Amino acid sequence: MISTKGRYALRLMVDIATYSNGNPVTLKDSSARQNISIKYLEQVVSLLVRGHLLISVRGNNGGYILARDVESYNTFEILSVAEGSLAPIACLQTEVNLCERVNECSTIDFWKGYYDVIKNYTKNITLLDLVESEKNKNGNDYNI
Amino acid sequence: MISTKGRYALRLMVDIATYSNGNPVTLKDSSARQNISIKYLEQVVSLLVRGHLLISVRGNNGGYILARDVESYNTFEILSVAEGSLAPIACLQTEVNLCERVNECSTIDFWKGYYDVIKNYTKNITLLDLVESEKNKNGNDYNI
DNA sequence: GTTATAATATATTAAATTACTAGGAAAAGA
DNA sequence: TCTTTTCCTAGTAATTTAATATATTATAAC
Repeated sequence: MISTKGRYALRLMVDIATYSNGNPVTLKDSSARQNISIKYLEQVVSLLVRGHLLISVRGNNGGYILARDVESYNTFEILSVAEGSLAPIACLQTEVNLCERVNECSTIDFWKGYYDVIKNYTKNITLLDLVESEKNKNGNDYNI
Repeated sequence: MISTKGRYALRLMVDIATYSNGNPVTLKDSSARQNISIKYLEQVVSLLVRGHLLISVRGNNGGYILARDVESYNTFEILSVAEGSLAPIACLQTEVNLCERVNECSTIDFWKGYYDVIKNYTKNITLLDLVESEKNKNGNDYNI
C-alpha cells in the first residue's frame, strides 16, 4: 500500500503545477484546496525539495515552484522520492541485490517482474497527464 | 511493500506444491526447508486454509495439501489472501469505491491503472510457473 | 527597521502495524 | 495412551504511520 506521503506528494505536485503560473504556491493555499493539514504537508514537501523536484522560495510571497517543466516529471520519480522506494520487496531497493539467498531464491524473478510492471506504468505517466486530469475534473473553473 | 505474510505465503505454496506428491506436507518440513519459524508459518498457513487455497489434515501424518491443481492458482489470489489486498490505496480495496472524494479526485484513474497492471501481471503467473522456477534453481535434486 | 508572511527544523505522540514468540487445546493415527 | 500435527488465542518489542507543536530563519512589503 502507498502511504499518505506518496498520495499527498502526488496531489501536491499536481496542485502546484496547476495553480502556479510561474509564481510560488504557498502550502497554505495547497492545504486549503487539498484538505491536508499544513503541518503534515510541510513534511511531505520537504521530501520533494530535498529530492530536487520542487524549489522553495522563503519569506513573504514565497512558496514552492516546480524545478523543471511539468511534462518532464513522471509519477515514478515523484512516488519514489516521497515513499523512499516503490520496490515490492527489500531485496530490490538497491541497484545490486544484497540478499544472501538470491541464488537459491525461486521467487526473485517473479518480484523483479512485479517491480518492472510498476516501473513501466509509472514512468510512462507524467505530471502533465495528471494535471490534465485535474483540469477535466474541475471543469476548468480553476482557470477563470 | 509486500509484507512477510505475502512473501512467506508464496514460498510456502511453492514448497507444498513442490514436495507434496499428493501427501500432506508438514509445517515442520517446510519450516526447515524455507528457514521460517514454525510458529510464524502457522499464522501464515491459517490464512491460506481460511482462503480455501490449502486443505489441512490434522493429527499424525497430517499436514497441508493443495486444494486444487497447481496450474489453477495464480499469484494474485495467493498474495491477496495473505496480504488482505494488493490494492495500492484504500479506495480500491472494495468492489465499489466508497470514497466521498471520488468524483473530484484527479488521481483515482492513475491508481486504478496502477492496480490494473499489478492485477494483470500477477493473474498471469501461476503457482506452476513458480514451481518450475524452484525446480530449476534446485537442479532437480529435490526429486531424486 | 519593523512587521507580516512563509519556509525550515526538531521534537513529541497516539495509534496501528509488523514480525514475531508462547502456551495450550484438539484431532487422529500408531 | 502416546506422539505428532494442526488450531487458537494472547502477548510483545520494535517500527511505522499520520499526524501535531514549538521555535527559528529568511525575505518582501510597508
